[in-house]
Amino acid sequence: MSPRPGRRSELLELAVLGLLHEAPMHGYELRKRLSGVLGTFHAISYGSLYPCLKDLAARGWVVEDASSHGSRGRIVYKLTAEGKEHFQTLVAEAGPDTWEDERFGVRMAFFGRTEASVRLRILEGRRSRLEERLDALRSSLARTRERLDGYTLELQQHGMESVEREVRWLDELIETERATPSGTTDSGAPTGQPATTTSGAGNYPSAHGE
Amino acid sequence: MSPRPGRRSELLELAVLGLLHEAPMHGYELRKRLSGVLGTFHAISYGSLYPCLKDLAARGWVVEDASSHGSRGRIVYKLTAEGKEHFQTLVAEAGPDTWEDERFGVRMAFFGRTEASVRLRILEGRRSRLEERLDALRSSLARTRERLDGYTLELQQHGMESVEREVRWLDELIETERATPSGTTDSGAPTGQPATTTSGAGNYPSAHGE
DNA sequence: GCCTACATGTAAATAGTTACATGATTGA
DNA sequence: TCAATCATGTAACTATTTACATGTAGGC
Repeated sequence: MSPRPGRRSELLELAVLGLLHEAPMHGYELRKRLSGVLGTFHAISYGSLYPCLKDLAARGWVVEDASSHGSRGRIVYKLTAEGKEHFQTLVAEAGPDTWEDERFGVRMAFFGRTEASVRLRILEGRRSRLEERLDALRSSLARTRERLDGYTLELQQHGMESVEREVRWLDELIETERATPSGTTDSGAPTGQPATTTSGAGNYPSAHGE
Repeated sequence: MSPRPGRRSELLELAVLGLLHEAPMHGYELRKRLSGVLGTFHAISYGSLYPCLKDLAARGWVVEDASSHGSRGRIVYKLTAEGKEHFQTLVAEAGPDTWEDERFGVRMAFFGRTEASVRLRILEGRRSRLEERLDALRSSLARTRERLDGYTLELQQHGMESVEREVRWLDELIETERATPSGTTDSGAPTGQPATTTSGAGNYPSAHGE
């Protein structure tokens, strides 16, 4: 089980498989959609995407869909049965960073194709990750409050409020999720809103990098 | 002016210079403080930090402060006059990514040592960057709303609300900044809060990566 | 006919982390 | 004395972007 030369970041892999779960697509289109699913306007480069697609194909998780590549030289990829399985494995597996902003965002973006029990686990994991963050933030603020100038204080406060808001948002989602034993969705995406309340406070990969 | 082998990311450089502006410090301590200043709990590794310090020293922006490295083998760095100047250049310079989350956060964290006019420019730059983001988000939502399942919708909505909140927060900060011709702060950190309103909606590098 | 957007790909450069090596100091 | 934490450093590896190279299709 050598580390394979082609192995790319598990996040990109997950995002690509997730998008192809909806519909077959070629690389160029995939890249555009990827920005929406990955953090805020983080556009992935072709230099990452194409090698990743080749790799996924080599492992049998996607195949070139010969029938649909009409006129242009484009290559339409579609998910295989093994690919679907692998996608389920990936969303469900919980490493130490699974609850970080971008990771969480991608997973939630594919909730429509995720089992109810896994969804709940992800929401709860995210929530407790944020609680940890709040604790750290609070104690750091308590320690340094004196020395801080107005701007820094404003910044810290703003950050904390955002996290608090996201926690409240998650609480609502979790509650709705628990109340609805709608269960083991797989292929059929639940078109109804999970939370009927429009309140929706909090924030998601709102702010992120570069 | 060859690209110099030691050149590290301008963001880390800025953060380090900014922290040393407050007080001389050694690498180990610097690393701990860096997490607060860089996005949410993004701890930088020593493998990045120490080479960066060496590089800054080689350029004369920091020096090893021989007098203060008491007992241990630790090396205390302090900012030189040229270092201070370079810091001012860095905070003031506006590249195409200057307004992205992490970049903005670091700059705002050092507002206490930034000229009033530069502060205003940064806040306004950030604000218009967020407006662009909102436009993109809104049109993307308008285009795809039909096809979206409840979860994705909730996620998008949540993200948008967060950005909107940050815009309102910035509006307040900008207004206060304009109202107060307090001006060209340099060394003395303004201990008073810039915005007396506790409202503080919006969010900052709230969510971030890994 | 030509320009723009579509579409795929690769090599080299760049950025950053991990794993390791080393040693000093403090407190139980 | 032993473990934990403090403290610095580097080589190898991983990930990812940039810059380039190449060609197609559709609109003006």
